[in-house]
Amino acid sequence: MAKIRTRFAPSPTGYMHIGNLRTALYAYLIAKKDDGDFILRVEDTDQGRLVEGAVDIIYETLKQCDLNHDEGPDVGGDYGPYVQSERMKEGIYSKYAHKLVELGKAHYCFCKEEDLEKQREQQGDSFYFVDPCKLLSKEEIEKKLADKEPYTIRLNVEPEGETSFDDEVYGRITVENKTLDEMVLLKSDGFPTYNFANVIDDHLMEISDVVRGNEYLSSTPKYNLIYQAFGWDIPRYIHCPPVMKDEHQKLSKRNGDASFQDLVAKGYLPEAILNYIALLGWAPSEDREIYSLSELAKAFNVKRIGTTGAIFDIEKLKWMNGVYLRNMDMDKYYELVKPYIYETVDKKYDYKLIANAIHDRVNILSEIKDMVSFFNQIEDYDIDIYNNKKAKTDPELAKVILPEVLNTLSSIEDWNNDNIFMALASKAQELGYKNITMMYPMQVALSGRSVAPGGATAIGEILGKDETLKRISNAIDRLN
RNA sequence: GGCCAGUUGGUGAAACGGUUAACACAUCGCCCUCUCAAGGCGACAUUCACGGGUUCGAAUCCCGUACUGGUCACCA
Repeated sequence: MAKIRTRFAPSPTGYMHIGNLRTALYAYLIAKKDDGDFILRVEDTDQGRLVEGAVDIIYETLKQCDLNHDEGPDVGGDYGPYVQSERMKEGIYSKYAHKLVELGKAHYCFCKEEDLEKQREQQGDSFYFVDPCKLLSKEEIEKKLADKEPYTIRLNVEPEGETSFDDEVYGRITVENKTLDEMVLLKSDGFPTYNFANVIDDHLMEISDVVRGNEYLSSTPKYNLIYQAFGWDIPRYIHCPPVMKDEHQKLSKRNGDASFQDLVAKGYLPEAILNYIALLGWAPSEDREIYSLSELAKAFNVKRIGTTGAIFDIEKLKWMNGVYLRNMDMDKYYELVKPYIYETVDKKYDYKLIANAIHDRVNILSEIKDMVSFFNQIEDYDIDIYNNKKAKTDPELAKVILPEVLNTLSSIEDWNNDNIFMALASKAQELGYKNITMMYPMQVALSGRSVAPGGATAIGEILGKDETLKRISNAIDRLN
């Protein structure tokens, strides 16, 4: 079997959408599963829609995701992406388009855009373009060319018969040729259309598996007509179902939906995002959901790509991101979390202890800020929060408990979590309280919150003896 | 409107003619517990868009209907 070669062929018209990224991921996985090549090709044949910096975003995103391409023009020792506007300078597309005219498989079209629009308006829904230029005589064509009349090159389509192909995901698709229009191959500005450049480059780059969104499903027969006109082999097609925002709409930047960059900025890990979106439209054969990129490549199977749009569920991504955070090597976790902690917390506090306290609680990095802000400073709170059903505490009882806590703690020499806990636990026993009855008021006194990470004693350890005693005395003052 | 495709719980989904219709997220309980989490356990689709058919047997095969999406550009 020939080497598997896939490509990701985005057009640089904005940000990297989750749907795009998933297509890139699938293309990458399909190649890597069989030790194939993954190629990045930027399709910028529409000069009007170019967006500054878009290529960089695509490039950086793939890099962050570790979706590295295997070849491309040399860029300072690194592989850059193939760029169609660069390739166009070599005249590749124009050459092939004209060759098709020579072969009698395409023709010059001198129609003006306004004419087409007028025709379209008049015919409305039933518009079907029949190109008058197809009837032009050789002499007329020669003359128009000599007069430098602007032209496009259109594919010839015979309206008889039907064209079909087998998609790896959707199965056999058949359409009648009369529903296919004679699409433009080369635009009047000399640029190829996306469709045409796509076919030419896929062939030239020996792409074996074309992976793309299912919006191309209905135009694929037209692509095949081009392959056939040249007598080229048709690649395998893998059309992917869309990633949806809700039942009706796809995810898109236009709607202000989160892009990959947005998610990263919110504290989602690239690995988790990749893992999650892999599961949107594809299901592993084993009962498992957490996969590293290389594990995905091993487990991936085109046959298990689904055909229906999958709704992007941020809640599940959140959960999965939390799993990644919890399973991560602790040193890596500490480094990752450190800046988020020190964003609000004074450096005199040990970030590792804080990181431990929030370890099982963080799902996305951006949650950390609020979670730990009380270490630095207690926000204003209502003494009502001393009311706790489980601890059976209320402000009145706290007034009694807190001085006991203060007393117990002040005699601790070696200040650490274990010692604090043991001292308090034995005091609780002595006084006939459950542990929680001592701990909960302490937690409120130290954090000003009914819910705080780590537990009262861990918070105490982090704050240090002085600050702990100070906060408890303050709390007592507040209650009186 | 023509053409192409899709339709399993709130969400992602499994199942490839015979299962109590997996599993995961979310939700709700319970347990654990120094709060919250995390973790453990359990509940959660009499039903697979609907209507016919084929079959001893259908979520799975066939036909029709409905709904949803895609596509019909010198956009990609």
